[in-house]
Amino acid sequence: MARPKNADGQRTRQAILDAALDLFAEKGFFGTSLRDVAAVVGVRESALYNYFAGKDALFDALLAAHQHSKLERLTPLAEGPITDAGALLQQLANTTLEGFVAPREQKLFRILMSDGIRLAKVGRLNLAERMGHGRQPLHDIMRRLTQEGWLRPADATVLAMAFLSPLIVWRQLHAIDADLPMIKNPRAFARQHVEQFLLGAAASKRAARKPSTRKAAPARRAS
Amino acid sequence: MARPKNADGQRTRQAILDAALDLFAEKGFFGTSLRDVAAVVGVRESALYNYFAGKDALFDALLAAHQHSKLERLTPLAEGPITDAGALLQQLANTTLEGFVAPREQKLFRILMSDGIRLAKVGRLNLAERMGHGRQPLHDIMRRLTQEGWLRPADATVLAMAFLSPLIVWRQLHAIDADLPMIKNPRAFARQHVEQFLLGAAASKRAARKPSTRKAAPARRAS
DNA sequence: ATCAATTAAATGAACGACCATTAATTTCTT
DNA sequence: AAGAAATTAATGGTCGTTCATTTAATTGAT
Repeated sequence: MARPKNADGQRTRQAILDAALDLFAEKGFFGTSLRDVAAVVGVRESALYNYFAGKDALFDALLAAHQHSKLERLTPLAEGPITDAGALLQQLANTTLEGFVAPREQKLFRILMSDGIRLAKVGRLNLAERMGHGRQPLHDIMRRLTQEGWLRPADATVLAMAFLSPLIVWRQLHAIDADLPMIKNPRAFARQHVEQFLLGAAASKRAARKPSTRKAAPARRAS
Repeated sequence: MARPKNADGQRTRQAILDAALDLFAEKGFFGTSLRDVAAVVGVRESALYNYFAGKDALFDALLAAHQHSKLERLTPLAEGPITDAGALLQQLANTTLEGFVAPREQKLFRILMSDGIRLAKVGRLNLAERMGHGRQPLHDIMRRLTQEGWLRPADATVLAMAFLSPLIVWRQLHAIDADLPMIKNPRAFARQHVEQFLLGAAASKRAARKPSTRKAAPARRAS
C-alpha cells in the first residue's frame, strides 16, 4: 500500500546493497535472510528480485561494487624516482593501515573472512586471485627497492611478507577487538613497525649469536 | 532395527566430535546440519541429543576438546638459560609453522576463522581471551630476550607482532591455497623469516636513508 | 546359571519456524 | 494506457528440537 514515490529504482538498488553490506558483515551471509535485508530497506523480500536474480547474485553484486583493492591504488607511490626509501615505506604503511579502518573496507573484509571460503565458487569471488592481485604490486616495490640498493638483497616474497603481515594481523585484531592498546593509534604502530622492518631485531651486527654486552645494547630509541 | 553392539557410548561421542570437526571445517557451522553430522556417524540426528544438549553445546564441546594452545606449549622453550637467541627463535618458528599444518589444528583454525566471530557468545568461546592467551608467552620471551641483550631495546608488542605475524599469515595462505610456492616447505620460509626478523631489511646501517652503493650492498646470502 | 528389572542407546515421527524463490496481482508514475 | 515497482500469497524445502517408543546390553536376585 502507498508506494512512497521512488521514481528511480536505482536508489533502492543502492539501498539494498548498503543494507546487505551491513547485515552480511554483522550476521554473516548465511545468518542473514533476505527478509532482514528487505526490512532494512523498507520493502518486502520479493521486491529484491526486481534488482537481483537471487541471494548469490546479490552477494556477487556486492563484490562488484567494492572490487577496488586499496593495495593496488598504492602502486603509483613507487612510480616516480625514489629519494627516500624509509619515507616511502612509512607512507605505504600509513596509507594501508588507514585504508584498513575505513568502515566499508572493514565490513567487506569481515564478510570475506567469514564467508569467503564457502562462497569461493559464487560468481566473481576467487579468493586466491583476489589475494594475488593484492600481492603483486608490493612484490614489485620490494624488488625495485632491492635492485636500487635501498634494501639488502633478499627474496622479494620474504620482504613483502615481513612488511605486510603485521599490517594484516593488525587489521584482524582491529576487526575482533578494537579496544586493544596497539589498535588505538595506527600511526604509532605503523612507525614502530617500519622501524622494526628496516632495522631488524638483533642487538648487535652478529645477529644475536652472542651478546656483546650483558645487559646494555645501545639504547638509542627505546620507544 | 538391530542396534549394532556398541557397548560403550563414549565411542560414538568421539565419533560425533570427529564428524562435527570435519563438517564444520568444510561447510561451516551454519552450513552443517545435525542431520549431516549424524549421517557421518551412522546414526539418526535425534541420537545426538543423548550426548549434547544441542548444536551450540556440540560446538562448545568441540572447543573444549581442542583447547590446548600450541603457542602455550612453546613457553618451556624459553625456560632454561639462553645460549643462542637465534637458534631459539628458529626453533620457535619451526615448531609454530609445523604445528600450523597439523590437520586438526588446521580444521579448528578454519572453523574459528569463519564462524568464530558469530559464535563469540556461545559457551566458552571468547576470541579476544583466546588470542590473548596465545600472545602472552611470546611477549614474555621477547621481553626476556630484550632484557638479556639479545635483541635491541624495543617494545615487546612490536617485536612479537613482527615475529609472529608472518607465521600467522603463512598459515592463512596455507588454509586458502596450499599450492603457493612459499607454502610448500615451511622450513625454508621459517629460516628466511627469522633471518629477516633479526637482520631487518635496510641495506646499510643508516636504515635506508641514502644508499651507500648504488647497486651492490654486501650480498652475503641472496637466498 | 536363569530370568526379570533396569538402564543405555538409538529410532521414527512429528512440531513449529524459517528460508529462498516464484507467481499473480495491485499500485504508482509518466 | 503502459510499464515499472512493490505487494500479497503460496510452494517446496530444510532446519533444530522434542517425544514416545523400541532395542540391546547390563545387572541383581534367586
